[in-house]
Amino acid sequence: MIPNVPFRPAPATARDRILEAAVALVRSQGFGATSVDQLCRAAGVTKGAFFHHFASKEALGVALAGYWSANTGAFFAEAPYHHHPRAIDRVLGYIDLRSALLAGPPEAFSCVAGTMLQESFRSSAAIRQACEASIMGNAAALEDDIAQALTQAGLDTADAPGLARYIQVAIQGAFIVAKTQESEAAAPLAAEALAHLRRYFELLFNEGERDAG
Amino acid sequence: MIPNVPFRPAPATARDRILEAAVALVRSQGFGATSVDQLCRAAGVTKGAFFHHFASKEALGVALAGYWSANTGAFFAEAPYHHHPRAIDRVLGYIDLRSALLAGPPEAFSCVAGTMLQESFRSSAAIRQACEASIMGNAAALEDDIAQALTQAGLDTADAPGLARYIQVAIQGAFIVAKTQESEAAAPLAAEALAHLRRYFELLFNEGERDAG
DNA sequence: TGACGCAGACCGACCGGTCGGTATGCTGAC
DNA sequence: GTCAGCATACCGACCGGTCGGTCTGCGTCA
Repeated sequence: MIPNVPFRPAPATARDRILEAAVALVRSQGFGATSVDQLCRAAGVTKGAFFHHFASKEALGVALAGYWSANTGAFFAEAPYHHHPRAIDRVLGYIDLRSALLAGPPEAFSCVAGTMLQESFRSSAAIRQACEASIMGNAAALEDDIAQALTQAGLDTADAPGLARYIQVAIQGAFIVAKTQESEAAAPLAAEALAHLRRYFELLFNEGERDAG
Repeated sequence: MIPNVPFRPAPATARDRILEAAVALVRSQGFGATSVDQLCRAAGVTKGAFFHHFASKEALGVALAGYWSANTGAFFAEAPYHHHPRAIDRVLGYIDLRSALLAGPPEAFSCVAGTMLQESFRSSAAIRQACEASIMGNAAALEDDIAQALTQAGLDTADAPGLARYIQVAIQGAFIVAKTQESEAAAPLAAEALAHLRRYFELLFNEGERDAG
């Protein structure tokens, strides 16, 4: 989900270095399997520093979801697909951007929030809510464009939130299925899924235009 | 994924009791967060018994994926949707059955293989492969019906494996997004996603019939 | 200008407890 | 007798978290 942005600045503070290390480690091992000591080693920080910034490992998890949300949110907010004049093109542009980000092994493109959710949804309400905010925030950012596209296609706009959520469903599912593969084969498998997702939107909106004349 | 089958026999041997306990615990906590001691307690078995049947925790993970695969595979193989005369109805019947199984909290309907995959795909090749076999086995079971439906609709059959995988993608994604919610709201959110998946297949195959005359 | 006081950032040894895993012994069926 | 199927006691490593203390930078006031 976090792209290979060339100029993402090197994290300066210890807190940011910990969070950045957590992104990488949680993506490849999961939250539970990542120990605080491991996190400190990867961030080049002592255990004292860790617990100075985070009250507990769970608190780090909550902060990590927020950090992730803020980073990805900013990235997608600035992306050029917003400049398409037609709403449906903005929606398809989002899907295409997500496809373009699929490269390398799963830990390079998978979602931190989805990963944490999988193992923490029952054991930690705080982490679950933070991950919900991240995923549903991504969905919410698409709602306006989808609603406009539905209107322009003459379709019922009521389902815009559901369609936005379905995009996130397909993305999260693509990550999981990609993880069944060795590194090289993973990204294409995820891309295949997003191609079907794109086709769904094409069919849905062509259908609408046809019905509406 | 494992349904609430009324007459699933109570597991008799210690090995089966461990596997059955593992299904429940891994679903609600993940594989890494589930300890061997916890597993033994839940199964009413001692640690000696556990390591008598499984060489390591990782070996249990591999066996669990196989157990899961065999159970769910048998369930879907016997399901009545296979009796639909039209291939596309069998495909839609599968999706409807998956929707019907969505009830209760996420740990009651989510997928053991998908959950294990999320945290173990990098740390254990054996577990990854076992989970791949489970998920791709589910997909493979749909390929013939999808290929037949594509032929009957006059569409290119080349994409049948990809469509079968996409069904699994949507299901796995639905489980993750469902986990963002408190218990009661989880299942409807997953069902919403499968409704969109169904609509995709409807659109795809109506479109094909229209093009083919 | 400088020295004092303080606060936040950070250090790393250490704690109790839990982890996956092992060694060994018992028990009943064949 | 032997061997699968367990039980129990135990191991060392590692876990999340604590704690007393150090270092650095900054506002303040003489």
